[in-house]
Amino acid sequence: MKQSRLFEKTRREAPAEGEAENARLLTRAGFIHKELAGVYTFLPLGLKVLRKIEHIIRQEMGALGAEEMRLTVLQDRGVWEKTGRWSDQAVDNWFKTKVRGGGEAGLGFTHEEPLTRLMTGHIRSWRDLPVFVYQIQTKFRNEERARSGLLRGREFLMKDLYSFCRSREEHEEFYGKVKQSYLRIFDKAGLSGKVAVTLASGGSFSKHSHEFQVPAEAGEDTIHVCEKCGTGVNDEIKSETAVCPECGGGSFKKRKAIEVGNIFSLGTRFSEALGLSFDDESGRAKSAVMGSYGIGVSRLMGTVAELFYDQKGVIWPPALAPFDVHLLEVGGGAETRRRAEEIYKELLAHDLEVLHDDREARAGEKFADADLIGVPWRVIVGEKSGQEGELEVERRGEKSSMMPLSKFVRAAKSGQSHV
RNA sequence: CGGGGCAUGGUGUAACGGCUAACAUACUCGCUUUGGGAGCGAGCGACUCUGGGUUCGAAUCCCAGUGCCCCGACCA
Repeated sequence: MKQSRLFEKTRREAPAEGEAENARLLTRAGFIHKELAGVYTFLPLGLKVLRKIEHIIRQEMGALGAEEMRLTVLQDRGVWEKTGRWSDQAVDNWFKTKVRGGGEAGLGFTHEEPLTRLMTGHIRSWRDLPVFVYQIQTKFRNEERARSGLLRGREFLMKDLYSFCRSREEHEEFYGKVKQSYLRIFDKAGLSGKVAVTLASGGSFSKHSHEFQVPAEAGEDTIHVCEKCGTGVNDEIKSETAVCPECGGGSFKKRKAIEVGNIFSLGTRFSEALGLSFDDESGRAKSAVMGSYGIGVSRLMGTVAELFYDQKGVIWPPALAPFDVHLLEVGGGAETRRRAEEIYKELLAHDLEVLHDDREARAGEKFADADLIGVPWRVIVGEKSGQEGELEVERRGEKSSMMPLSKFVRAAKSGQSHV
């Protein structure tokens, strides 16, 4: 990609004070644009980051044996009434809209109801189970108060996975697998060692759920992190949990945290309410045992921005960066242009995603923009960048060094995540 | 849903109730410059959120609305 053709531009001025750090950084660097409170447009650079996250998620969902589908955003009132979740008393963050010809539709904030009803037409026998399906879709929640940039929006991108099992045991086994899978996803997304698996309240249909919490000041949740093993306990259930559920340790550190994912055991609450039953081996009707598992994709992007930055801008983990390499052509001159073009083509040929700053701008501006955009690897081409065959390479935020192209390609590819 | 704050060119800000609403940045043109947001010059760009009111006179004071931000409550 040639930077001269990138439609978005970085901004010299940050958005006004008071905005969340992730929103300020990502707006300045041209990744997102706020359309309304809690509603963001993802510009080309931002969309690339979302796609990287989605790619990591799809790989892991595939490994779990889950199939991707896409449910509707518009929700039929009737199915939600059957589970008692249509009324604004039960769920206060519905977006609802009138339908011509009479009636109302809701904009989906989750999809247990329509999916469970859909499954009643597909699941008849124990042979049809288990079923694991997921989607990556825009969700709508009419929050009382949108805030914190991408961390809590009224419209946001979410991955939601649902499981339908024959028994409690089968469900528990899958639930455990998802827990491991989620940790791998967050590791790959650059949050290795930063996620606390946290015990939280489970709602009316199971005692507990698990949340994936990233300790950060910008977080809205309060968790207690076991000092021995790092497991978390959500503040909402801390009173009933004196010792760590994982290791039995008794001392905790209180932290604010961002919830990047959660997994729920739903039991038969929805399958019973909506008549999702199957015949078991002995011909007896049983309700499917369900689970739901979410990851806030856009929130994850905001979380990463909130965690990894310096005064100059974001520093993306390699797997999420919009490009693998930022190629900076500095100093002008026909020879520099020729070399930059040559290197650009070589890097592309090695299957790297390259943003080539070919603009007619001064070096200082290019470096400043590159810092802001935060691509992890940078190759600088100019009069001082050495001989043919060698590249001047620098990691975001570090000093540059010279290395042969082949060596650089290996280093840059090690962390990439191709979409 | 309670409490507080803010609303002025694209962006960030300034302006005592009183001249043609100022500055920076961005953008356009010219000259100079060219490895860490260069310099000079000339331009373009604002019904000062909306609607009322007070006043000879309102960006400025008052009322209402809307929007945005923050704190708290809420949050599958």
